[in-house]
Amino acid sequence: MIADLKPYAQYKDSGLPWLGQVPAHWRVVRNGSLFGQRSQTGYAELPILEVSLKTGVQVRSFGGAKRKQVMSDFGKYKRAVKGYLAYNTMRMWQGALGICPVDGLVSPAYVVARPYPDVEPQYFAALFRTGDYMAEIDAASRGIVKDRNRLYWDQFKQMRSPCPPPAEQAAIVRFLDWANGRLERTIRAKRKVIALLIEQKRAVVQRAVTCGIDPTGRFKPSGIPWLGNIPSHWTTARLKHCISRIEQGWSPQCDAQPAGDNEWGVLKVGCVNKDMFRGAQNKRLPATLQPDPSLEVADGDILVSRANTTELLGLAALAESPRKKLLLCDKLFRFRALAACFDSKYLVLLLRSRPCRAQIESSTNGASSSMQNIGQGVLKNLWLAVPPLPEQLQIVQRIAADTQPLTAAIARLEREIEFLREYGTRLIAEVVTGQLDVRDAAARMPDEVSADFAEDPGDEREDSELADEEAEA
DNA sequence: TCCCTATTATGAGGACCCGC
DNA sequence: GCGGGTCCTCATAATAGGGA
Repeated sequence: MIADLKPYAQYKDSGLPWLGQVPAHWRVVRNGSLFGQRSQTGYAELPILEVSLKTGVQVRSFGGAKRKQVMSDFGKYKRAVKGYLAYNTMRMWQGALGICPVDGLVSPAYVVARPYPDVEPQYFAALFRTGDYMAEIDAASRGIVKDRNRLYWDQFKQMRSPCPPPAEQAAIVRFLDWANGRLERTIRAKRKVIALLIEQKRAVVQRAVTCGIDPTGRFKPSGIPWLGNIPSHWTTARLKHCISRIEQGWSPQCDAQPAGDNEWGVLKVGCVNKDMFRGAQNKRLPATLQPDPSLEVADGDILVSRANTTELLGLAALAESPRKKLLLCDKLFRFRALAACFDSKYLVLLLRSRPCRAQIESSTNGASSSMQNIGQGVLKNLWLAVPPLPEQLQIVQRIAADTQPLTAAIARLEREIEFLREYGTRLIAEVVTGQLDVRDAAARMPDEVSADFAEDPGDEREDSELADEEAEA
């Protein structure tokens, strides 16, 4: 249905440089003729609403540990009636606006506007959040620095907007609800498939590093409870017997910007992440400080983050061809695999596998809820299953071969999601500015179309079906 | 009362520092 | 050298208060 959309038959100049041409039967009007400002106070019993960049207007939740800053005197809060437009004057240039889902109260710093008769507020909310309109809002906002830019009502009411006939506004809202719902369902289905593929990759690695490449071979008890059975020709060893000395780096006060070519930089913990090694995560070492060349990160170094949030704590990565002149920071452990025991790539895969991660995560320290630590002892005393070296190389190759299609599929799906998001943004902009005529499409839509049908349990079933189709593809 | 600027609260992430 | 705690930055979403 979306592919069938066509431009309108006739256009005229809108008189607005950012808008260009609009359908010949649309008007271009000032916002002051669409909305009237409302500043009603003294309704302390109503729920508090918040205006978010991401979610628009919603009832503020006071649950959980999240901070909720609230003025002590609700009497100053403004009443916002269901269906009214509310925007955050300080963030309007970023799209902080929405239509009130229920009667409530908003901060005195917000603007509340009542739509006049024959104005469909959802149409204008979509229009105000398009990139071109937000640029106009930015230009009309005032403040000492960009981050303090505010859009006052006097400026807002002078701004001009395209205005389709009322029935057409409703048709556009109806169409966008339907189109956004389809896009979101498709994206959810793709995200489910990505999660399955990631799980499948983990399973491939875990199977390989615990069972080897011959699952029909003979097994023996490893003697280590969490390790279970291992192939009968494998041995076990603590990590400290298989690696060089563990080193920690240096944390000088660095410049804010990354190091340039031929400058010394300090490699930060962010270099080790879920995507393995990101050598670009560095800060410039001030010229007044003397680098210790022995701390330079070299090809083949195994890096482990010793302090981070739980998800990234203890993650290992292999420094492969890092740029020159990068010093190790003090939140990274560094060691090298002893050539007689482990292939470096195999050891990193092993340390990132679920059983090892579970052992590391169960040994974390740290009082801070967001920052956890592990000591060298945790790593040194980690028990590992050790296959013969030739088999390690075979396992690395097998894992690479088995996970390559999964990695490629994940990358493809992520690209598709990005494309769908861009497509959705472009579609909204083209529809609300009259570049595409959706009247016929809206008239042919099923009756049950609703903006919040994402919550419909029936959708879950459709999501699963879509996800199954994706997975099969 | 409105306009405008300054300041605050909170979580996440992580850089930096210090005691043992 | 090592381990772990503190504090900083950033993003977001406001509130506070002075002056016209």
